[in-house]
Amino acid sequence: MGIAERKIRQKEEFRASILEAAWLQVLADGWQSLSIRKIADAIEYSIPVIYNHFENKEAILLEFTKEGFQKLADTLQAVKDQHTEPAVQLEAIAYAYWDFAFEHKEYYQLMFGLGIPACDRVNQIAEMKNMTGIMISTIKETILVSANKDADHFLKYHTYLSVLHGLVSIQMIRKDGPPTEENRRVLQDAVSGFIKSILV
Amino acid sequence: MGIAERKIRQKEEFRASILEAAWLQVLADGWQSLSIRKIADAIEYSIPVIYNHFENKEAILLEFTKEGFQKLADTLQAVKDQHTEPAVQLEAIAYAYWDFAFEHKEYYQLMFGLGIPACDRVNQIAEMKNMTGIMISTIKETILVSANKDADHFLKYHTYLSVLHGLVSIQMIRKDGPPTEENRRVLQDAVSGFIKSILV
DNA sequence: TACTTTTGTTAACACTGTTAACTAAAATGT
DNA sequence: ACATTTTAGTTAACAGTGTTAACAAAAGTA
Repeated sequence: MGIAERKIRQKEEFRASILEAAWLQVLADGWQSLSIRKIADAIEYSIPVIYNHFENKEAILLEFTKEGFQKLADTLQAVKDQHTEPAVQLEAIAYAYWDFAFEHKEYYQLMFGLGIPACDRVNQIAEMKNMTGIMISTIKETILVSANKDADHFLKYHTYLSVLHGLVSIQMIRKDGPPTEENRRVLQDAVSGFIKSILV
Repeated sequence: MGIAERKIRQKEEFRASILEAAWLQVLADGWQSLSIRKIADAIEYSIPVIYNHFENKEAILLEFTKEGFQKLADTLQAVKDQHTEPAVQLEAIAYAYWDFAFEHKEYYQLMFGLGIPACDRVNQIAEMKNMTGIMISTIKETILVSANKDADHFLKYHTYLSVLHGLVSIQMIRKDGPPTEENRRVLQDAVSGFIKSILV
């Protein structure tokens, strides 16, 4: 009964070729512009065959999301294993996480559902400067009353905004409803830690 | 020559009605499913009239993005004005930012290009647990060698991941190319601050 | 009233995801 | 080896999407 095995193997190969073609598309033009038709075109088959292997387009993207998380987990584990002291591991993991995100940008954006408003678009929203202006000035003023008055206010502002945005978006990804009391404690923890790090 | 003025006024009203119809759509089904046709349908005009007032769909979304940033700026300014001490202002702004994000979820998602992988989708990615597992265990171990051993490891993990994700996504929004040395300093600043907050 | 400009419409183009209906090939049972 | 069933792959369509060219109707101007 080698026929059945060959069929399974062929099906597996077919599935892999779909994923490969899809990934080339993602690398070329980003996952936003991935289309079933382009995949079908690349593998030189008609469109509906793809639906024999994946329920829908979402399932293909989900596959990459899984792949991405697995790759990231492997990377972090490897980095962790290079150190013994927990605090050092924590630091190394953080840097590895950062590096992974930019080395595998497409994976990362897919994993966390980042639409990414084009950089020129963002920079041309004058209204954004109204917000950042308030934050930066407050950071500056805080540094002025702090212990180390020569802290880099732009660096601190960037950290501040990043922390806030990270908290919000992770929270939004995690649950659909309104944030709980526990979520707010995470916010308090992060914010108080950040402010303390300025005031020293 | 009141005619020209009336025309301008009518044009402005028309524009506003487009935005209103669009916003109702966004509120109802999220900005992902906003369509020109639905807007045209809502205002009971044909499709191309919309293109007399907005260059394309992107321009409509950009309008809301601007609105969102302005609303947020106003909110933050108002909150800031309620306090005098900079550190307190910084804290209040952070909470106001958080509240704004969830009170105006649609604005926030638009402003920062959040695609938001559906919460059930995310929770069913087993591979994600491989990653979070590594982080959580390392956090636990770090707490064990820290000064206050009764810290909430889940809270700290949540903070840790949020900080990292925030740093990455703000960086990705800001620039298209690879991160610079300065970006890495922001990362270092945030990470070292976080680890210090665990070790006390 | 005749002419010009503005306003809005219809119809189409070029895409997208998805699926029903059908054909050709391969595997199976007799 | 032949008939039958199962599988693989096709074409063609449906229901959407953003966008635009060509045209008709209304409004303003001379």
